[in-house]
Amino acid sequence: MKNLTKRAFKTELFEEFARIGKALSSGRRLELIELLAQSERTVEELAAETGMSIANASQHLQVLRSARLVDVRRQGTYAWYRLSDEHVLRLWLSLREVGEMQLAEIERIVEDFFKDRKDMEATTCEDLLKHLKTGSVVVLDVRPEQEYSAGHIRGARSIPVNELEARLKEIPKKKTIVAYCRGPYCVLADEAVAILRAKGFNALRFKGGFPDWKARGLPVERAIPP
Amino acid sequence: MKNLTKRAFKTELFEEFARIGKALSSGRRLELIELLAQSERTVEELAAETGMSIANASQHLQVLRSARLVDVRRQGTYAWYRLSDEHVLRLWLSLREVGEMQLAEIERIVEDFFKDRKDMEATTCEDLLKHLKTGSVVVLDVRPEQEYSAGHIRGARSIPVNELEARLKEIPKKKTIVAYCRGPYCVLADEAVAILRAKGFNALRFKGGFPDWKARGLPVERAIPP
DNA sequence: CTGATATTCAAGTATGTGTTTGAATATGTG
DNA sequence: CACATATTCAAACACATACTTGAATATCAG
Repeated sequence: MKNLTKRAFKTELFEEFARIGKALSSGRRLELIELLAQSERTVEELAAETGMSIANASQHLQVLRSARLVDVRRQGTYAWYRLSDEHVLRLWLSLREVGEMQLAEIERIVEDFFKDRKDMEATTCEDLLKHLKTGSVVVLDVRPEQEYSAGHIRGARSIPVNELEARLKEIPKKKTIVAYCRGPYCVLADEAVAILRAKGFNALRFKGGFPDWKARGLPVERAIPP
Repeated sequence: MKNLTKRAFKTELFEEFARIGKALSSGRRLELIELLAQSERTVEELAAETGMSIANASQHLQVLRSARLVDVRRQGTYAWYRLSDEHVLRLWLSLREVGEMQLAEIERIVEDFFKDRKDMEATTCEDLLKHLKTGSVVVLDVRPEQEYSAGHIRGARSIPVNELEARLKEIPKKKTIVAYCRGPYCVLADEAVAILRAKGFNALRFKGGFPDWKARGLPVERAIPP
């Protein structure tokens, strides 16, 4: 009898944990998590950025919500979704790391898509932190401004990549420029570096993204309090 | 066209990561991971410990294997399964942490089962490390010996809980005894502490288990090299 | 109140997953 | 070689999940 209840306990307990696994078992939902790791967003925005129908995005968000990975805040007719806890970001980064380490397919897919990245040097967290301290580089956040406002690397300037060409004069020609965006699978920083180099700047891409930086407990800043 | 391939890239990439999520989406598979976090095991052992049929356990192990979360080593007619990387352990601990933080149901299930735990003090990693350094406690690994051999807290002694009553004379009466087992959902250390206290020892349970200790990079030892 | 908008709900269909059962492999033993 | 054992495979079933469509809510502006 004790064994029976022990089995029931374990089954029930692990089935609960599996709710989180189930929430992570869809590529679409992982994409939503990756976006929400940048800043909170409405259903409409999330649907548009992931190419899903709104009803489908809403449904996926509710799966995430029932696993308590995301929270909603309602304002007027909008529902603003966000990750419910910083542990959720760590969980996603941890999953991403396992994927990068173990699944050869991921490396192949990424290399296929970013054909030019191989010969584009990138900076690590440690490097960047060191350079930031000495003030020897300019760090550029090239994500949309909303995401910058929601949180960015301390000391970084916001120039969204689509405004970059028009705002080149704000950038000092003599310093090294380090551009960052959402993370390793985001093209924004690559585009920014390409533009900057074409104009004669000495530009580098930061390997990670803002969420990676934040999850390591490195210094961040935000325009609007949470 | 660029947008189309960008969408295809993201869909494909996140679908790959979702393979790992899918592997984590079953309570049964999480239970297998929890067991494999202790030491490598055969299909038979895993099936017996989780109460699954052998065919079913084998099938779940193959799901884990195709997501590269576990590896097999074949020896004779036995297949020894183990976690394929230390990152997998971290991923599981990260998922566990999110569950414990976010899912109220988990707390309820655990409290229901461990009714007596409330009034049983437990030691944290930090405490235990401090005590280990000063030698003021005896640390007891009460898991089956095989798991102890595969790796244990440095300085711990192995006395499997089912041998404990017979081996009480090996334990100094005057020191505090800290017992640990597989983790917070394992009963072995609770049982050991109950036995020890009944015999007049001053005994405590360590809150985590060996995997938690190891994942924090704290000092470990192993009898048999990997 | 009416109309517009953002989101959610509900139903339906196609597809995928978990488990059991019994057979098939593959390795080691006498 | 024949046999025992550990594991895997294949088929069949019940059940769950993803996506689409169209309707239902809910909030705000006029």
